[in-house]
Amino acid sequence: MSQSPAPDTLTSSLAEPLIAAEDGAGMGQLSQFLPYQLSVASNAVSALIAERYRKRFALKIPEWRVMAVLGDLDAAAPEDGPRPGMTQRALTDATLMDKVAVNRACKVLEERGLIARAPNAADGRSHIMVLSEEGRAIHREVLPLALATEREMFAGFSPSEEQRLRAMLERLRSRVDELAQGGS
Amino acid sequence: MSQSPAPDTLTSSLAEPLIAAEDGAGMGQLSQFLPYQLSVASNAVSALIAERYRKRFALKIPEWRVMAVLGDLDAAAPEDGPRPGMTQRALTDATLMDKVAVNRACKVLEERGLIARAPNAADGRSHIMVLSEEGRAIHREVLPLALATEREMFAGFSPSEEQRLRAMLERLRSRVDELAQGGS
DNA sequence: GCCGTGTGGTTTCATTAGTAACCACTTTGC
DNA sequence: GCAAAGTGGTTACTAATGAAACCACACGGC
Repeated sequence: MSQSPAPDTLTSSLAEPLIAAEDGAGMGQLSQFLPYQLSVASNAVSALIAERYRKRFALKIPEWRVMAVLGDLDAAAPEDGPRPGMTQRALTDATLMDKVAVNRACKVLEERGLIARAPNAADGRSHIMVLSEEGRAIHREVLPLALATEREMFAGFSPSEEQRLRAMLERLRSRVDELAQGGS
Repeated sequence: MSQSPAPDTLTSSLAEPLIAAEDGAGMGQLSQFLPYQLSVASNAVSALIAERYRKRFALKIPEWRVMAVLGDLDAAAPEDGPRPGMTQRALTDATLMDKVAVNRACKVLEERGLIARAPNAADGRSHIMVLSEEGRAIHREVLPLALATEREMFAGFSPSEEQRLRAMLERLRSRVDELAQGGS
């Protein structure tokens, strides 16, 4: 469990309080605390993904999430019809992100020309965000990267394990949401 | 609500580019993207825990992690001997946090009198962080809260499920670490 | 119509987290 | 012993996140 890390020369009768605690592996309770494990795993995953998006497309995660939702919507629409889009409000719902985060993401995406804002005839307060042609192109490129990364990460998981993991995360999330508002 | 998203030269009679995308539930690919699910679940869990620690003890998560490690160490030591402790360096290893984060956490903990810094005879650059009596008392209170919260969150999970989840998270993390440095 | 209230969006501000520079001390090679 | 290089810790700076204030328009009642 622990060894004395000090190649110390001191060996007085009285105790020196020092301890090893080598990393991650076998120590203490913290590493067995599930919220901790979850956080560590999630951070690692996010960091890797962020890295890749950034290197290839200069996209941050919030930006990519917006692209993902819009691109998904776009792909679902008939190729010859008008391009579909959605308001920032709808995007916040779809991504579970803060409305400020969505706004910022849209802003930079617009500046980069990946999305355009069309006026919303139905509500003058909002606009409709639509992927530009370039945005669609990037989405077509970035989506496979995302999926490939996902596959890489879960290379060691059987499909059923992966499915179980998804289900557990979903259950966990809804349970925690419950607790967060006072439910037991 | 009818409006073409296309830039200026739109017009005509066209379908409306609108949008449903109600929240979380059934939409698109994003919600099936595992890194996303992981991030959402982890954020929810962390938020709930942070809430509770903050309300009860005015501790933030990094601070609590330090307390947890030190407290764990302390509890493992014989009750009558000298109190054990560890350097900030060891704490960064044990918590997987940044050394700056550890330093900040230690600083506020010291200011609050929950830990003390003892000189390190073996290395003049560092000190040894040890829980104060009050720190030990808080740890004795906060640890049960942490464990209770964990149990609440996983109320719907069978022990074997919980175990499987832990194992998967651990596997995932090490796999991602691998990928992060270039391994395939 | 004209108000009061509500909501989408934006800006501003305070917190937080992470990076890079820095100092003090230690360790290693000569 | 002394210079060079490395490491623990700290500080300063910069980017990211979230909350609150705010504006413009929408909707309901009158």
